[in-house]
Amino acid sequence: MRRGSNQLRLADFNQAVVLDVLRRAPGASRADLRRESGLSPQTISNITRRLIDDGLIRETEPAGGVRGRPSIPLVVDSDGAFSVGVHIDPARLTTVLLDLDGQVRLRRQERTPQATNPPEVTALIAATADAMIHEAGVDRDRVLGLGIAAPGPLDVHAGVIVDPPQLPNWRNVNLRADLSDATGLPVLLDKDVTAAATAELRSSTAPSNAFVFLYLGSGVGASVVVDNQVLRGVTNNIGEVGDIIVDTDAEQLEWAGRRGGLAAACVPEALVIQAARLGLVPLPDLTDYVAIDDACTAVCAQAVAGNSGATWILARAARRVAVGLGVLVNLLDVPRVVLGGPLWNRLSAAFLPVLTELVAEELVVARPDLVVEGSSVGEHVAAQGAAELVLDHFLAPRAAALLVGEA
Amino acid sequence: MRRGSNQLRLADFNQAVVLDVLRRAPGASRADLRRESGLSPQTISNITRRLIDDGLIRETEPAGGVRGRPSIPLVVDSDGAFSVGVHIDPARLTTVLLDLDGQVRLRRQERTPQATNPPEVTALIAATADAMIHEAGVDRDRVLGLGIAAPGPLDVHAGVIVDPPQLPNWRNVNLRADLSDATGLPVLLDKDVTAAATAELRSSTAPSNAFVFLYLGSGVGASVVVDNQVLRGVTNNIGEVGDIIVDTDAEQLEWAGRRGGLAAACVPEALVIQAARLGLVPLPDLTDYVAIDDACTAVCAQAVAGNSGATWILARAARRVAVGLGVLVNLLDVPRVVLGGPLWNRLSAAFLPVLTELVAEELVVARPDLVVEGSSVGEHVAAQGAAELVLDHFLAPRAAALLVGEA
DNA sequence: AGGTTTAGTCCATCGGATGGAAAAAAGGGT
DNA sequence: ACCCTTTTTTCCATCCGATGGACTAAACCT
Repeated sequence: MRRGSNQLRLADFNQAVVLDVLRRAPGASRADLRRESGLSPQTISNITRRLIDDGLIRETEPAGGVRGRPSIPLVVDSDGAFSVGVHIDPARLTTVLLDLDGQVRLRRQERTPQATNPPEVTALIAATADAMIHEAGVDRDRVLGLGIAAPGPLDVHAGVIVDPPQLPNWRNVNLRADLSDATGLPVLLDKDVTAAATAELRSSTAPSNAFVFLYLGSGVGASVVVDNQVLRGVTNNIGEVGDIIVDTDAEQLEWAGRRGGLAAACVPEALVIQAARLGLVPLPDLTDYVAIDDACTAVCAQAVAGNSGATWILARAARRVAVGLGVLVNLLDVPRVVLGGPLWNRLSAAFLPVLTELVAEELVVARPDLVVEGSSVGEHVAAQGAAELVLDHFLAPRAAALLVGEA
Repeated sequence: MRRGSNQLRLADFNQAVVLDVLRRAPGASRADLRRESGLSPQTISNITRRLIDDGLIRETEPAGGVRGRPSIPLVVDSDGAFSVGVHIDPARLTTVLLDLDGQVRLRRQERTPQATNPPEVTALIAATADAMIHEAGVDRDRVLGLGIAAPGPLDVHAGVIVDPPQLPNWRNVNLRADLSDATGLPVLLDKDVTAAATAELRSSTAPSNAFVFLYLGSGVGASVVVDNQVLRGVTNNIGEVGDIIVDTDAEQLEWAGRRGGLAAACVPEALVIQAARLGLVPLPDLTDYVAIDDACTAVCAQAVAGNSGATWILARAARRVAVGLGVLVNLLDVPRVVLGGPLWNRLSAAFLPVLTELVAEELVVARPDLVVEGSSVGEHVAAQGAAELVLDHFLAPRAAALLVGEA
């Protein structure tokens, strides 16, 4: 259903554009905004006045040194708006408080309670969010909302976690309603990979506005950014890449995943099973994701320490992941691949030095500009992304926001 | 680079929205347009007056029968604009003349001259386009442009065919400049799969605005439609899916493609090699794509006639294609898969009855609404899509058109 | 001090969307 | 036959946001 647009939307959109430019380029002057946005000086003048009145941006001290009247640098008022982002990973629960400037004000991480009921975790999340808002001394009216990043499948429209394979107790949990009741904040639920890509898109200074984000956590997922937009798919469940075949000669693991699939190549569960076969670590309880995570940490540490078995496992994993990334780059025609997620900083030492070349070998269309890199955000990328999603939802220019009609 | 918008763009955009609605729903009244677009009656009145003055739409006879003033049905004036679409396939050269209503006025298909020089083919295309415009008695001023669908890799920005593996002589051919000089028309070059998806998007009445299009021709490619937009990728070379592994136990073919890859599973070359191994057809000259195409036609005919070897080959191909489609659906989260291209109507008898179920078995997230279907456009889908791309380029509402700034 | 350069604002205007009133064109009811 | 209702479409005045041009402001340069 294509809908038209009108002037009121236009004004909001342009205001969002200006704020967005300023979030990406702090200290830009009105003249810079004019150049960047293509709007007239007068329009910029009006919009910045409104934004200053709303407390979302402020002027800073002019710096001289150049001919002409010195420009007045504008910056996002970091106290202008906040959001809380939560990442529910089977092994770790991460919460961040983000300000409008994109800075993480506070961060907390704890182990995800295993084998408990969702209500307990919901209550824990709500309490944590409240405590962080209070601890940071933030005006509650300035908190735009609570973002939740969770593994799929989700029903984002309804705000429900449907049936994540790695969170066995979480079936049809109405997270949005529960958390909204508990905190009084608007709640946004989205997939972990979508959130991660959003955080990466925001914080990266790379010129490319298109990339594939490979999320490595207790599971593996991908998301796609094209033209500064994070693709979501029709039901917001984009990125199920675990079943992509990456090794035709892979061994069968005692594991539910597909033989030779990407998940079997790089998920902690699979890596730990492979390591246990070589006797590197004892096989942990495969229903305890914290135990799996710890065992995986041990294997990665062995590789760093020079253990040949562990090194071999990770080198093979890198080759397999490269095949999967090749599929994505070939299909989606993007020049950049970003890897991140809770598992990434344990794998990056083994992966990063070799991955660019391995992926390049997979490409059908040669791509000398190909970049494969680690996330610039870090381990808490999904939680930060969940918070970014909230800010973006209220503040970012979306073409859809230009169209008149429904909610 | 995010840019703002202004009122002039707004007017153009709304005009495009109205025309677009009318192209999808012929006979809609001004009141219908108001409901569909969300714009005010007055705005619709103004826009429709402009469109009528421009000869792009016209009023038809009101039909009574309901209370109230009868609405005046508006239809796209099929003589209001035209475009020519050309599909360069290694085996077939297809040209269509499309009117604004989306109807194919004329269509021609010939075998692609093998082992000739691009200048000859360019001259042939220009002559064909001219002849068709003349034959149809179309006012040349109403021809918006010439669209070319070609296999990748392309440099769409420059209008250059870079180095298609199946068109050995076509390296760095500046198709846009050559054809623009020869015909005096604006020329739009785009990838065959992108064009095909565009045609499908336009002609399909299905409610879903998101699907994956699997293009089966002399090669295999995919394109993705999300939210009524055809994804293009950063360099317009989206959809290289031939190397996706779809069978871990596939045999090695005497062929350049990847063992077990999607191309090896369903491309005419690979099918013919498989059939020749079983003695079903003599192995043709593998540099002559017309010969390969004919041999492939023979194999498909044998399957229809009940030959068990040919049937087995196509059934295996269907299973392999389903694995590839599963990868795409899992990754992109779309509820619909459309198959088309020059090869499709030879394969559909073997593929369609089984493909939906085979793909469903591949999905990580169950999707009861999954639809796998053949293109509603037919064999000339890429040529028609190339023509549609021209119409869309000049007439369709694109969010990007709302933004001020560069060309 | 005056010229130059760049930044930002004031004012009048323009273009486009809109709400309300009105006109138009039918059917339904008495 | 007449009036009322319903629905479509247009006219008019108005509103709102963007814009161009003139103007002010504040630096550096010579």
